[in-house]
Amino acid sequence: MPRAAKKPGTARIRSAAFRRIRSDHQSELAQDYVELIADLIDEKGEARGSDVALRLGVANATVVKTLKRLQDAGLVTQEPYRSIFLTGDGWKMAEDGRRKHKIVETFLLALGVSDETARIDSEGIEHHVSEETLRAMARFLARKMV
Amino acid sequence: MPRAAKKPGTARIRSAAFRRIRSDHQSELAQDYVELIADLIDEKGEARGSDVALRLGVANATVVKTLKRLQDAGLVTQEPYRSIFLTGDGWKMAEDGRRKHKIVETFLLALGVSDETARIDSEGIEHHVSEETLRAMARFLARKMV
DNA sequence: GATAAAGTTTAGCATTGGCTAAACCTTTGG
DNA sequence: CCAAAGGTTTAGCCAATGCTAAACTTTATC
Repeated sequence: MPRAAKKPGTARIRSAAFRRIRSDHQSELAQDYVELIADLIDEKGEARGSDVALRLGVANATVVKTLKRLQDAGLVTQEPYRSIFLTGDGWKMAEDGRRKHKIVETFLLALGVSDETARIDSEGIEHHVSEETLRAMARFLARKMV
Repeated sequence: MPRAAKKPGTARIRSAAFRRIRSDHQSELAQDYVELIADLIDEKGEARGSDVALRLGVANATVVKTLKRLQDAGLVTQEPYRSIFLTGDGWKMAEDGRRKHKIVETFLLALGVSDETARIDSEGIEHHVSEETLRAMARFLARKMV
């Protein structure tokens, strides 16, 4: 089989996208956790590990382990057998997640997607939209509102 | 601290979204691989492990290991030191990925996002859009074209 | 066609994110 | 105020995805 000529440069650029996806995945979980913890605190006054586990659909033990990492990362604080708190950085991350989430979800609804789908898809998409795309979505919403 | 009343039902439904995201992640990598392999075959006539590694921005060894899993999953065939082929299922998956990718990317461009961003974001988003959202995007494009 | 260069695979390790079962605290009822 | 019930954490397992360094093939060169 003939080996086609290399196109250097393209590959490097392309791989950047995949690289970003991989690093996104890293922070994605963290973002989901802090966002959920923030929601729980706002809704019920406190966030307990088991609530997080329930909403995430994951075992308690998994939450414990992950929270330990998030604590090391300086996003949450927690003492054994007590409920979970967010640090300043944790709140910042949660707010950012909520902001993106809201834009994406509202955008999908405006696009004519059902509530259910908007909720589910926005959960997945929120971690993969750049600020530029968010701005474009916001622009679309603003235009539509007029 | 007062324990707020439980709202059963909501949590179960919510967790479905996260569950889907987790299972999406499983197939995401597979989809990226087969899509890339399909592209390489179309572009250069063959797909070699090292090209995949280069484009994905990952070590050769990682690709070898992953391809083994994809082979077990019946998506690709391969012999040592030879290039990679897609099975029928592999092609099907690749085509499906390309289809979604194209819709999302075109949609983002139509939304006024730059080429660069459309390319990068669509790579991340394509795995998280439901068929319903894809239909909505296609509808938007059709409307816009008129 | 032997040997050096280039490319590919194997070996072995680390981290993340899941799980279950067992051990451990807290809370509550009597 | 103590024992049982209930919630939380630890221990120990697994699979996926990444890496580097070493071993092995293939290809190219002379």
